[in-house]
Amino acid sequence: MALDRDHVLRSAAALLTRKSTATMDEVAKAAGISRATLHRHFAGRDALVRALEALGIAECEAALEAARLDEGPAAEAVRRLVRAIEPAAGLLAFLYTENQLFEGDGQNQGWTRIDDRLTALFRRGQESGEFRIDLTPAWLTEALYGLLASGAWAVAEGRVAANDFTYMIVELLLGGARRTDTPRRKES
Amino acid sequence: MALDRDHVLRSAAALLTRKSTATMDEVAKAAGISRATLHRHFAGRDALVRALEALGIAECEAALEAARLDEGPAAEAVRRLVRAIEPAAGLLAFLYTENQLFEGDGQNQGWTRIDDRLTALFRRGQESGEFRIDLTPAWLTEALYGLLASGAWAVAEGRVAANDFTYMIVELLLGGARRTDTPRRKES
DNA sequence: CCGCATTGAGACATCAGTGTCTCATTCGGG
DNA sequence: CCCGAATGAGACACTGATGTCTCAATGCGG
Repeated sequence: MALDRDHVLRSAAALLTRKSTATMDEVAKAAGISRATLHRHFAGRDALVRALEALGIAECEAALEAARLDEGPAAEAVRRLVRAIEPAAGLLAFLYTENQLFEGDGQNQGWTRIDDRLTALFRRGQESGEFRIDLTPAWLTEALYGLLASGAWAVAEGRVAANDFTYMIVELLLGGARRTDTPRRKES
Repeated sequence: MALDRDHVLRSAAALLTRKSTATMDEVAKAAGISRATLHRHFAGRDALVRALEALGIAECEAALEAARLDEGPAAEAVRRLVRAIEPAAGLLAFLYTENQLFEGDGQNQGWTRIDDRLTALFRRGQESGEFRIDLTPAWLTEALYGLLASGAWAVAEGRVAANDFTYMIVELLLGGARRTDTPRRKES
């Protein structure tokens, strides 16, 4: 039952990542169950989306833990973070755009906690002198979300190779497009 | 009439930018006309969205023209471009996410043209030695879209000051978060 | 083998949004 | 001033999705 629920949740995530307007029928079919059973797990579409949000938050926090944001150079922590969060990027992209709809009304405070930890990471990088100080931590956090979503879509549509996902995002976020005097090492 | 249509289109853009699921009623009300009149201008919701897409494409191409992408350093061209496209960023964000739904089926070829010109700009920067070559032009183009959308939302929700929009996007896209040995000039 | 629980299939009512229509009103140019 | 075009208000039918319900079939443990 609990396992079932998790399986349903994950296939729903996979489907809605691709087609964010998918029907309850489609979600049920994707999970290999009937619509009736789907309704037995999740009271309705809202409940499903909220469960997906909880899943996304949980995966984010797991990635935050796995990346050990406090250890070592902030840049390396960012790289570990993106690598850890990559499998959830599609779900994140879905939730990121979905959240643009719930304008104003109380957003899940789980996101706030995650935002805080990301912001703290970027601030740590600034205070250690690794990161420039003219880009606010809030903006860097927002940009990270945006790049994760763009990356997930670009990969989904074949415009970027799946293998390059982490590298492309991390390098752009940290190093930007401009070529610097001291070339950076290419690390896959 | 033609003026009317344009006014309707622009208020629809402004509304849908904020609430992408707004009803035809709401769109009509936002434009200060009745739903009947709205239907006289646009056959249906699809037609409205397609018209908005055309508007977005037109504004993008106008910005591409205004930015004179072929002139001067590619980095400066990017800066001019973002500055020129800033007013349309909200509409772009709407269309960008909207397009994730039209999965596969023929997307407007206007976007292809715009993509090509952006890609060409980044490639020019690479060939002139300004930009690094390990980030593909296709990814830089995608990332630009993502950052424009993130920026528009961040500004809309007050997480980033509207004045910083262009600077934040351009600096992150070109320079990244990492601090370089030779500090860059801050240009507002 | 039996009984209980879960499931799938489908019927059903409901609801929101849409698209079409009518009709009275308003507005502007001739 | 008057006529025609455009508009607003609203009624209407239709569609698609949703949520609820029933019932038969399946399956599993005792």
